[in-house]
Amino acid sequence: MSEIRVLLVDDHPVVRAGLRAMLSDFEGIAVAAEAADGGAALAELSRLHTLGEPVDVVLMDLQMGTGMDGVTATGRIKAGEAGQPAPPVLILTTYDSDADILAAVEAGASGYMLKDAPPEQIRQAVLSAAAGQTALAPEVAARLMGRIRNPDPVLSAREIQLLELLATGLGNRAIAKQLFISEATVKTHLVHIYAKLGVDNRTAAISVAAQRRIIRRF
Amino acid sequence: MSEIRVLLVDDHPVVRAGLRAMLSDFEGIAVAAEAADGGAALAELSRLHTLGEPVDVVLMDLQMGTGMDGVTATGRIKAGEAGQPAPPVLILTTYDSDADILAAVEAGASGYMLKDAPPEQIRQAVLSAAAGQTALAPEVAARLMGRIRNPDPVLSAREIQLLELLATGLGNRAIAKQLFISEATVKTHLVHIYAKLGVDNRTAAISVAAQRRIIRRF
DNA sequence: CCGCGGGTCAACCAAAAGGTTGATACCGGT
DNA sequence: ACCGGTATCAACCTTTTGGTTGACCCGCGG
Repeated sequence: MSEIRVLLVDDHPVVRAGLRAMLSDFEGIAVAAEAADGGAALAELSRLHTLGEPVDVVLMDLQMGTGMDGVTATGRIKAGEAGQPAPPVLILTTYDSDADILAAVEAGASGYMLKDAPPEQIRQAVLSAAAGQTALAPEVAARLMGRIRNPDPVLSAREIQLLELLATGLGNRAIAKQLFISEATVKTHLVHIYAKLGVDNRTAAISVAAQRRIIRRF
Repeated sequence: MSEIRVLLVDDHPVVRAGLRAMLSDFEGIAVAAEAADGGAALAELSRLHTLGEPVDVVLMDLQMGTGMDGVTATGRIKAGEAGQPAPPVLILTTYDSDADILAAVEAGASGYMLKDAPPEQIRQAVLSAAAGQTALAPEVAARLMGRIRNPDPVLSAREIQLLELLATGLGNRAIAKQLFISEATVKTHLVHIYAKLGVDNRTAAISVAAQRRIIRRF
């Protein structure tokens, strides 16, 4: 059986070098190419596809300094933009926020690993992905389990909308005007938001919401 | 002349592998040891010191998942905890917020590089550090330059420190306790911060500070 | 030596935010 | 038809924040 051909997608040269070194130490895995962002990854995949040397697994980071981010790239790869059949995409990133995980899975990722994982875990994940199976880091799996058992407070769309205005630094009055509701209503929503996030003031709400990626921050 | 002996400190196996592979490709640089957090780094330095094989440069990440963070570790290394003379510490991290840079410099770091830097830049930085010179990434240098010649939003170190606590959602009283100052002083600082950032409340201050990278964003 | 800026603190007042209770209305599911 | 969740609003009160003034100490540079 031939080697598993991997495409590395990460904006950090250091990380690419690390993965290259790590993967080439493993039997049966070879790094076919590298890309520094989502756009380059799509181009690389197309190029290798037309050359008749398709990759078997894409190892993709999520946050890319500049250029197309990992979720978008994953979606476009799975949509077949870089040739059919679309290779499995294995996410390898630093953070394990709910929003990131869910976004990646929705985009069609077949696995989600963390960069602080031991090499052996990464190797297993690549093999699983190549075999068409899903691979989740234990931390990620645990988090998803926790979500099911203990569904954390789900903010309504309206509440998230409020939270976003909150994060821009607007006061209650300004938020009320923006949303065409009364200040009283804004305060009611805020009380609910604080309760769901387990905080008791607006700045802490922003902090928690940003960390859980309920609101996003460039 | 003998090789420059480097200690790698990073909690990600992938990054350590990358740096090891990258540095060992360079003439005159050798990886003496690795550590996954600040505490392990101190222990490693002491061990090598007593073995009579001191390291010449410490390559240190700032944010460590668990264990001692990079700033603390740098401070303790420079304090001579791991043997005299303390080796130069070169920070190699992902973010370039003012807060991180200032904290690292104050702790005694002799350089600040970003992980997305090209290999050659990292090599130069290691050589500079080993030679006792400082080494700043161009982005970081530019930022510091801007701070000097631009009188625009020049926040003092103390103000930035406050801003960071602010962003975690603490109230004035809690901030005061954290910093061992009175609530009155906190309020005074906040007034100055608002004036400098051109805002009039704490949430807007956080928003602006995050956008201008005065504080780190999550 | 004197001024200037940073850091510290106090007292005071006004405005905003936080917390509670209670009410109306709509929608979807049992 | 009833119940639970969401969204809306009001009145009331307490706590926190914001804004101002004035003060003291310290270190640095002209």
